Amino acid sequence: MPAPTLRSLARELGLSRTTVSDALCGSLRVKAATAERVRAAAKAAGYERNPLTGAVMSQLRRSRTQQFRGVLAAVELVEDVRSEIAVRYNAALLAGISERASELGFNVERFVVGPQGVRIKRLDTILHTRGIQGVVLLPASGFPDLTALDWNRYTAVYTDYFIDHPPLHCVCSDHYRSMIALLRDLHERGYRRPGLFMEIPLSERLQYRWEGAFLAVQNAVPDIVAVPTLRLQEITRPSFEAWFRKYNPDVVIGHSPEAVTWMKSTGARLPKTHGFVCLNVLRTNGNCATLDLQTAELGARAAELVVGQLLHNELGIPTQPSLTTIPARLIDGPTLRSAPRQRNPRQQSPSTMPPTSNSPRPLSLQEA
Amino acid sequence: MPAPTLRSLARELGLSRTTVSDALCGSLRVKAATAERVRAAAKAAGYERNPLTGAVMSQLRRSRTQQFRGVLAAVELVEDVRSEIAVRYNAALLAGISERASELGFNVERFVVGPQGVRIKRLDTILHTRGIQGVVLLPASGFPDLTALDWNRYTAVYTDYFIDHPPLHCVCSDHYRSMIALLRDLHERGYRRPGLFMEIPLSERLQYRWEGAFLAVQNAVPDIVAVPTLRLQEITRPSFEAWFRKYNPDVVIGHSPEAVTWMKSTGARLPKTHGFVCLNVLRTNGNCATLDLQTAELGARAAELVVGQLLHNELGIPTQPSLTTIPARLIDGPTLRSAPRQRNPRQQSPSTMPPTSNSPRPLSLQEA
DNA sequence: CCGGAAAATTCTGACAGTCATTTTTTCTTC
DNA sequence: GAAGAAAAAATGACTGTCAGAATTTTCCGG
Repeated sequence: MPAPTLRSLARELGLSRTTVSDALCGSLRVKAATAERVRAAAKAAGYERNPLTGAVMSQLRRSRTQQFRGVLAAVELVEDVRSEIAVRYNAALLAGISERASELGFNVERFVVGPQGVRIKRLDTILHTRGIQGVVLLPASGFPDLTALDWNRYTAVYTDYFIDHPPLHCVCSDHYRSMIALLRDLHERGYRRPGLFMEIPLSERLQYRWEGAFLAVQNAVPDIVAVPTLRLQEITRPSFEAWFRKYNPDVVIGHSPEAVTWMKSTGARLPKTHGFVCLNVLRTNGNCATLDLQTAELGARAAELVVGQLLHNELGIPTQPSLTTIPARLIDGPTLRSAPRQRNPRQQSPSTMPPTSNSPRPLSLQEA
Repeated sequence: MPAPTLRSLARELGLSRTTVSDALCGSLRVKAATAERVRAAAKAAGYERNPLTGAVMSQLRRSRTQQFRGVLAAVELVEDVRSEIAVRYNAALLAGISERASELGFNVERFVVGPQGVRIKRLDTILHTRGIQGVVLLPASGFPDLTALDWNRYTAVYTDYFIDHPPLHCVCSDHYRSMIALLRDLHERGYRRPGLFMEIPLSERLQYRWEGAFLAVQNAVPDIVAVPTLRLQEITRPSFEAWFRKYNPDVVIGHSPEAVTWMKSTGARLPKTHGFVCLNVLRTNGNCATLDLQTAELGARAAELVVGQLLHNELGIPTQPSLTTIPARLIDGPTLRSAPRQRNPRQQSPSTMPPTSNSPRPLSLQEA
């Protein structure tokens, strides 16, 4: 006996193939009793849907007919006044989301939740009535709580390190790896006393990823001199200058570009005697070396993730939330000296610094 | 204008869809002149055959009864003898890949590249002739180089931290976040002198992620006493015991479960006086607390990623490689004492340890 | 109880590439 | 020029899905 198909099952039941398909997929278009009857018959006949054909057909049908598949909600939670940086960051993210979503056939609409916008409960209603199922949550200050939404109706991605209420897939820049790569680059340029300054609240928010990578490299690479990190609730000029004078790092890494001025005021001359790298391009004005956190690409990945899940009809909270990251890109600037000329590009820093992603030197152990 | 299809092309040429299909596949049933005409028209119209649909149809037509499926290649690069742990790790990964792939309509076939298997060039041929387009690369020792494959034909994911030859999307356990969460858990259980031992080659391979997180927490949390990490090319009993005696950590974290014996031999009584956590469940025999790296889930995510790209007909090397991670899960065991009873579960460790993913305490700053 | 609108439910058609089978065309030979 | 063979091209059936159309049922005022 040949394996039962959707059509043979439909014939047997006196229904159309579509009704059977819908019933098995749990579509609400089918009467509950019919759906039950179909499911029973399918089970009895040992019917198994072919997932690959299903996926192919779904794609096919969609790409052929509709040019516009739906709307994604970009949700911003604004509790109080936000910094200009945060506003610019979210705007860049939104641009990336919109562009990729558009390529995938989705429009993006922005919703603001909080005192200046709607309440969460109201958002739930709006999304529901508009039939919006895909949601991209933009970074919010603090740990946002969105458990009030009826998550069975949505599939969502959070564009920041993590969210626990509820635990969703996240997309974020890879601060850890970016710091490792940055330190390697600085090492190649000859810097040996890198110094990091960081505001504690920001550091905690990122689970110390900048610091963790920095400390690990200080600890692991013999010819790097360990300058203590300047950690404060808020970085001020006097505290920075005291730290800078005391430890004299040859390159300073941190978020505030004002540090360039402060360094100069203590006699440093950039890039001749000292270097500086800002950790976020959005804080700079193109006048210093900095990291591009690839915001638009992050938005694009987030859009892809949401759309991917939508197309597979996967709603609700994921069983195992994942974190997708993209490394930052170093933008060179007048606050860094360039790497010394090298006879053989592979040998200029004789492997005191272990390889990062740009190095082909093989490492040793297997994952363990 | 919609994308050209086999049928639209056939109409345009005044031929049947089969003839066009045969012509494009180089079948000898078609007259040479006709085939040439078809190829020219296809090129002019920008026709692109959908290979996945082709595979579905082919198998469908061939075997009426069988449930047909696509095929993913799970490629293992084995250069020399591998540790038993590595073998078990890859096997677990493969199981996760196979299960999820099966749900998505794909079978998984394992290929071994290296002295004990085929050469890379040969793999390229095999995959091509078999029509396999989806590839999951299992973790290889060192930095594998697979640039010899013709990547325009495949879409692939690497199941380890990163690969640069070529740069592919990666799926991996989140060692950094797992360590942060582990330390938080240990803190809640009252441990204040955590100590870490680690073999340098492994640490470098993971870009110091275990160490980085460990150092960051030591550095940031005031009431944690900073025990220096034991870093050696290879951890030996004498070196461990010397380190353990000297610094007396109240909980030890590392990869070798033998450390439990070593600790006991210096007079420690677990879990009464000291604790131990192994960093990889595959190294244990269920007799100590350990981290489950969620290998099967990692495999599942990898399979999802590859299949997703296959369905979208996205072949080749991604423009922006991403890293997808999943946090490990702590498996409790007889080498750890439990958290003290608490009147109010929210207050037992008065916020000296900043929140990780299990804590709702809000943090402060916006992404910056 | 009827007309008619609205809602609920089900059905239809088209979609893609393949291949065994069938039909049409061309060629060969007597 | 007809029979037969060979070459070339066409047909039909196959999978599951989705938008939209068709059908049935429900509801409500008069």
